Amino acid sequence: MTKIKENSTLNQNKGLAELTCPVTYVMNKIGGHWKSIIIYQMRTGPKRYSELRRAIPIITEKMLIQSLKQLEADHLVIRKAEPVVPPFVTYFLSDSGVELIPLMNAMADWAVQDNQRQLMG
Amino acid sequence: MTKIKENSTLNQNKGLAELTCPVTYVMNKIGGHWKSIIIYQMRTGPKRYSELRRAIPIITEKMLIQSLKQLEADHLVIRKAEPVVPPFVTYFLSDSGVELIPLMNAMADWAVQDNQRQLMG
DNA sequence: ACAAGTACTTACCCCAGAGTGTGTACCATG
DNA sequence: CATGGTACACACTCTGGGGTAAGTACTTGT
Repeated sequence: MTKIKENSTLNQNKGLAELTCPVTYVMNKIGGHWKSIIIYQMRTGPKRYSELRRAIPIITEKMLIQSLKQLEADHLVIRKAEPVVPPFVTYFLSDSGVELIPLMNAMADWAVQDNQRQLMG
Repeated sequence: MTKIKENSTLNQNKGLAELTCPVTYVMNKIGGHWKSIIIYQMRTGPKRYSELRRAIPIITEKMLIQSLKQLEADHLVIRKAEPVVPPFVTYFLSDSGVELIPLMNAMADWAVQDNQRQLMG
C-alpha cells in the first residue's frame, strides 16, 4: 500500500482541466490509441465484438474490451447483448458517438493538410 | 542499461498508427494535458514565455517549455528570440497551428453538447 | 475426445509522460 | 548586496496506460 498524495497536481487537475479545457474533455473520451479507431469502425453501423477484433487485428482482446467498456461508461457507444448461447453482443454508436464522426473527419482533413505542409518544407 | 525491446507492440505502432489513423496523428500533435491549452492561449497572437506562464499558473515551467519545444518541433508554433538582455522570446502559431483553432472550436462545441446530454440522462 | 468459436476476465510487467525540485546566466532595482 | 524577473536545463520520482499471457464457461463440429 503505497501512500497516495491527494494534493498532487495530477489529482488536482483531472476535474479542473475538464472544466476549463474542452479539448481535454474530448481527449479523455476518445484519447488513447484505440478508442478513436474503434469508433471509426462503428461508423457504418452496429458491430459484433468479434467483428471489431477481426477489423482491428493488431489490438489485444484486453485493450478492445477495456476501450469498449470506457466508451460505454462515457455513453458514446451502446452495448446490446442477446441472451443466447453462444453469446451475441453488438456495439453501436450513441447520439453523442455519431456526432463524433464529423469531428473526426475534420481531424483527418487537418492531418492530411498538415502532413502535406511538412513534406513541402 | 535496461534492454529495449525493438519489436514490442509499442514501438511497432507509433509510426503505423499515425499512418492509419488521422485521429492518432492529431493526438500526437496536440494530445497531453497542456499543448491544446497553450495553443488556445496563443489564438489571440504572439505571447511571451512569461505571459504564457502567468496565463496558465497551474502548469510547471518544465511542462510549459517541454510542450513548447514539442509544438515547435511539430511546426505548430514558431519561436522568435530577440538577442537582448534580459531575454525576450515570443511564441506564435504557424499556419498549421492557426488552422487548429476551428478544429478546437468544433471539439468545444461537441464537448458542451455531450455534457448537456449527460446531465439530462 | 478435442479443437474451435463466442465474449470476456485476471494477474503481472514495463515504460513514457507527467510532476518535483534545483541550478544557471544575466541584469535592473531598492 | 540581495532580491526578483527573464528563459530556460537537468536530475529524480512516480503513476497509469498499454502490452503479454493465460484462464473461464458454454456449445457446435469432426
